[in-house]
Amino acid sequence: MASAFLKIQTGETKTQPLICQRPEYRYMPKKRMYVCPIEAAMDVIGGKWKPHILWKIKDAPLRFGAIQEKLPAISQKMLTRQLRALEADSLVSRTEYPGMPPRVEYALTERGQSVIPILSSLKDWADEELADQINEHE
Amino acid sequence: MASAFLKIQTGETKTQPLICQRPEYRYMPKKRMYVCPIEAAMDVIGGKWKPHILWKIKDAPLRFGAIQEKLPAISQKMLTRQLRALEADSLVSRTEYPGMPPRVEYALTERGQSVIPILSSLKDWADEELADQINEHE
DNA sequence: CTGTATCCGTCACGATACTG
DNA sequence: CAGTATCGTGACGGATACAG
Repeated sequence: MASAFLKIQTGETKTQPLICQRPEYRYMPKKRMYVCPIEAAMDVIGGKWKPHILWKIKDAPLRFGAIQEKLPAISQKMLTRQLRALEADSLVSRTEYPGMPPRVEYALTERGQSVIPILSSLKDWADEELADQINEHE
Repeated sequence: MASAFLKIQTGETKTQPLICQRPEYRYMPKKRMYVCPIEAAMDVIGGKWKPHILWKIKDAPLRFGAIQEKLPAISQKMLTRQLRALEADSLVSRTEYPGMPPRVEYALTERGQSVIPILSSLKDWADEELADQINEHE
């Protein structure tokens, strides 16, 4: 009973159908119900890459490749996976432009826009309180 | 070069001496320099337990056992470790009252107080945007 | 260009037993 | 009461190869 606290839905999800059916979704965590709102928020905007991605596309929509250029350290797999997760949580929208070569643009949704102020305050807090641990120009 | 992005200091820390020498610190991550302030903030207040702990002691100092009572799902080990980490980052203070049985109280520092508004806004955002995924009375 | 598939390592976290 | 020690597991993330 104890360990059911955080990960309520680890196996197959019956009550909560997947928002997106593309294969990459197999790899997505299926935690979708929380007892704590902060935990839910952390899951949606937390992790190693999501804040970066949101931050990069906050001013203008970007194509897959463009995001990757701005985030040199991310692997294709992780970029894809994080974008899918953000899409499933309705923080970013994905627009496919048919043709050859393919073009896909990612943009913040309204909900996505609404997290930017939170990230900003997080950034401000860190700049103020953790200045000694941050080296932005490296 | 790529993977040096996040974990800059994984091995021995030379420039940043550990704040606390107690043995549990062996198990603490030694990431102490960041290129991104949000990442620094996430590291300091993120994770599975830190927001919970901060939230529980935000109104009044609590003893180790009291925190554990309020967080039934956490193991002793994790509570100890997270408290050490928060202490090292100066978000909580640890006050030992000698005697038998031992008593230790944990309280928010000033820096700790300063993260509460951020957690609040995170909570408000989730309550608003992720209401369908949250079941607070369970 | 925008992904998918597969293999693999590391680390956060959990369970349990033990201690001053 | 407030920890420590030890072992185990799975999720997260990285590297590389392949595909429409």
